[in-house]
Amino acid sequence: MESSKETGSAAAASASLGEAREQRRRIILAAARLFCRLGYNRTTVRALAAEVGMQSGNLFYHFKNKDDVLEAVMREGVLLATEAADRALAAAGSTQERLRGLFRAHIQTLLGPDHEALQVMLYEWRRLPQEQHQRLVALRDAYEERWQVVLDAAAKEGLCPPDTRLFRRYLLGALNWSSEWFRASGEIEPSDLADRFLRFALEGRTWTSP
Amino acid sequence: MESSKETGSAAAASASLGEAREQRRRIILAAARLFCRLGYNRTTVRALAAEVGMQSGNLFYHFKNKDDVLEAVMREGVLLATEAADRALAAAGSTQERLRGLFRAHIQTLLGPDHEALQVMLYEWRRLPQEQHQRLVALRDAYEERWQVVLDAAAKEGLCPPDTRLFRRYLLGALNWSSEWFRASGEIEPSDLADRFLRFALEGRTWTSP
DNA sequence: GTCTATATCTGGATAGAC
DNA sequence: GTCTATCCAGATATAGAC
Repeated sequence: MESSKETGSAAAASASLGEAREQRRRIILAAARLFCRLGYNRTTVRALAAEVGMQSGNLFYHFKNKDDVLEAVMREGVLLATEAADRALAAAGSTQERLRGLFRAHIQTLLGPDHEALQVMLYEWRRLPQEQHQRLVALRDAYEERWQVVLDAAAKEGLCPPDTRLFRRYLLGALNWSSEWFRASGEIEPSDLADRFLRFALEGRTWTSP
Repeated sequence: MESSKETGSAAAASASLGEAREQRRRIILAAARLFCRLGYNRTTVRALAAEVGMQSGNLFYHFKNKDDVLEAVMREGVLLATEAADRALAAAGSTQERLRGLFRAHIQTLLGPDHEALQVMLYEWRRLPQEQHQRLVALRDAYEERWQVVLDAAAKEGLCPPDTRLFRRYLLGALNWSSEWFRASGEIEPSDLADRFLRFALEGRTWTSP
């Protein structure tokens, strides 16, 4: 039940202040790994509990139910992506640089270290119950809005086609799908992949304005 | 109860030759619909049986188990895509036309009428047990080979970038992802979508040869 | 080939002690 | 906050009659 934290005083346990929070976080990270490798349905709560070194029943002290864990993993995924995008944008100047930053940040979050949460976000999306779906959709839209803004600027400069909403979906589709075939430690690095995809999208062309 | 029709001959049933085959096919089609709408795990064999008007136990006369049904649906999906591609290629002349044909065929199979099987193929892919995975991978590769051939020709003509294997994945990713956001009866038709995506991919550019 | 009935198992979730 | 023990629903798959 989420709290009653820092019972500080007497009896049982309830150690240092953020103890429950830390455990909750460890569960999320372990779940990201397992959901990514096995999928949500094939990951049992017993397996998840074992991964963080506890008994299965104990998970339900930290989360209401299994779907709740999935939602937390997905939230982690989309937040990681958003933060990476914002860092990239802060470091970029021209529109072209900003676009390159978004490509690299997205691919890095999806395929680099700690890629699990975003991958879960993407390929368990359809399986999420309605209620939690709605809580996450705002976060996802906020992330995609970063893309929208940059693409609108790019279209004004003739760097990309004028129908930027569709183009955004086209690009994010190409990027997201890479998680289906990309194998880390393969012949190509995530950052290389981002640059080559950017070239596919933009290089050597001029778009007429709307 | 839907059948036991033409019990013709003697005892129990065992009607005309293709009777079982037809039922099997009806199960596959119903499964495609349900798996697409609810996902594989949330579709029970009871629901599937009800959908074709039989009792759940009876499914296992036609299929070894539930995974077996999934494999059949996926095979249907990739075969539909391959046939559509071949029809499009047969009707096309120039490389550019062939490419357009592939775009349209793919989008049509994925988003048009009877889109369910290919969608199941794509988004349940990770969940398929190893054994059946391997039986399907050859079919999928055969489909993608259609793309590879045309893209290689396109690269020779300077229509697309020289690293065609990566470009193929980029394009198919963009196309496949459309199933995540496209809503039939929305503002745009599948064939329009294909054309606009083709424009994103090729229009107004010249690629230098390798 | 389909039915009814049911075996069998798995997995999410809860209760209550500590 | 974690443990042990267990409930219970729901699902796949089987058995055997018709």
